[in-house]
Amino acid sequence: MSREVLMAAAMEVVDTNGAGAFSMRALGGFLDCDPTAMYRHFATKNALLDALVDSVVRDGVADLPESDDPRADIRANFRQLRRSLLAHPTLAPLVLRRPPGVGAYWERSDHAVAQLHRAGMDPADAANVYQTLLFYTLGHTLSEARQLARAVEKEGAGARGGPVAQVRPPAELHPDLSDVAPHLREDNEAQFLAGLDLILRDLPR
Amino acid sequence: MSREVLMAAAMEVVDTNGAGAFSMRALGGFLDCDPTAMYRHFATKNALLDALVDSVVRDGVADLPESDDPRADIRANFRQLRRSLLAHPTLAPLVLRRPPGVGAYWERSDHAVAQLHRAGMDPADAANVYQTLLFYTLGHTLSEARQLARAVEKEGAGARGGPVAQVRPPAELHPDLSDVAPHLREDNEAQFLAGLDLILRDLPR
DNA sequence: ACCTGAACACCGTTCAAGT
DNA sequence: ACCTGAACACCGTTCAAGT
Repeated sequence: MSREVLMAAAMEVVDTNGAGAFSMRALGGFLDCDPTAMYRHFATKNALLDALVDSVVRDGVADLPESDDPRADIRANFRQLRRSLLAHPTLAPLVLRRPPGVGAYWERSDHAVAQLHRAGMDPADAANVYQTLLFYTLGHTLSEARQLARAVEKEGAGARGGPVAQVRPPAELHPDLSDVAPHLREDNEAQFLAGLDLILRDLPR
Repeated sequence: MSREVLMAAAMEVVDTNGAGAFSMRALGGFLDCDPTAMYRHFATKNALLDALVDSVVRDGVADLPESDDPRADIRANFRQLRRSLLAHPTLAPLVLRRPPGVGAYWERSDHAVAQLHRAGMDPADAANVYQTLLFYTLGHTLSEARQLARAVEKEGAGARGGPVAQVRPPAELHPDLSDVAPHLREDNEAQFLAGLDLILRDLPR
């Protein structure tokens, strides 16, 4: 049994039953082998999960565009990170286990920073814009993933979650929030992109 | 045994041993009572953890300033959310279990949105700026908390973590990222505030 | 009315034993 | 060289039994 088929099987178990229900015993059952056989390839269950997370973070980086529009290329980068994470909603929160400076982020980070540079931004500003984009994307996407994950765990794989930032406070107590609530978009992707554009608002050129 | 002392004890166990080591049996041992006694007050271990998380999210909202500088007040709001979460680094990632529209966020959200309104921003823009600030803060703070938590689990309570976005890629492979890496601040709070200011950059007035 | 603790159905991981 | 499976030290939660 190769490391690759083991990871593929683990991802399948995670996606169908949820990361919470993933266990070495469950994986052993899925692969018809002893639960302890996996320790040949991964020192620990967490090491296996880290490898799965890294593969998701790296997913699709080879296809990132380098057009003549740096802003569009950056948008594509983070939009695709969001989509890769949402493809595995119960696994997504585990990205926090991987520091954002780890190898799995390098290509993606280099692409984003290169576009900021190309748009004429100096390194200090580029660093700030980059970190803001990254952490905003993680915060938004992980919040969305948790809601999706709840739906998956209840209704099984392929369920749809609701809007990520829906707020229904009592209007008497929280008037300002109530005014704004209707503008928190139903469409999570549109809301997400609006935040990216806000951060990229005055990108040079 | 009241619900309050139970939560206080649970928080103490979480902070000293890490949320990963928290269990009903550990809490029972700490309180010198049967591990199943807690089920009188909380239906489930997760319900107990959710209550802890809500108390952290609500922490300090009563003290949020309303000065004559809306931008400073908003900064104070999210800076304080960051600090409350970092005070319990191993618990912090569990905020993702609470949708950001839940009651624990209401006062805090209302305060932030009120300041945006006060600064002359229309509701649609305020909604976008608010959600961007919130998810950026969550992403940045949870990433930082994870590193702190790793240090706590290794060295015990009170340990210090390193910079949240430290990146050391091989310069030949990732030249742009390497240019920018030195500008990713050592000081996590300064880096965090720089991102807030970026998002709030052209707040009216 | 409240607490107890045995019991059930699980965990991750180790390691001696097999092939 | 690789897999197996018994065993260890844990889990969350339920429920009959105690007080």
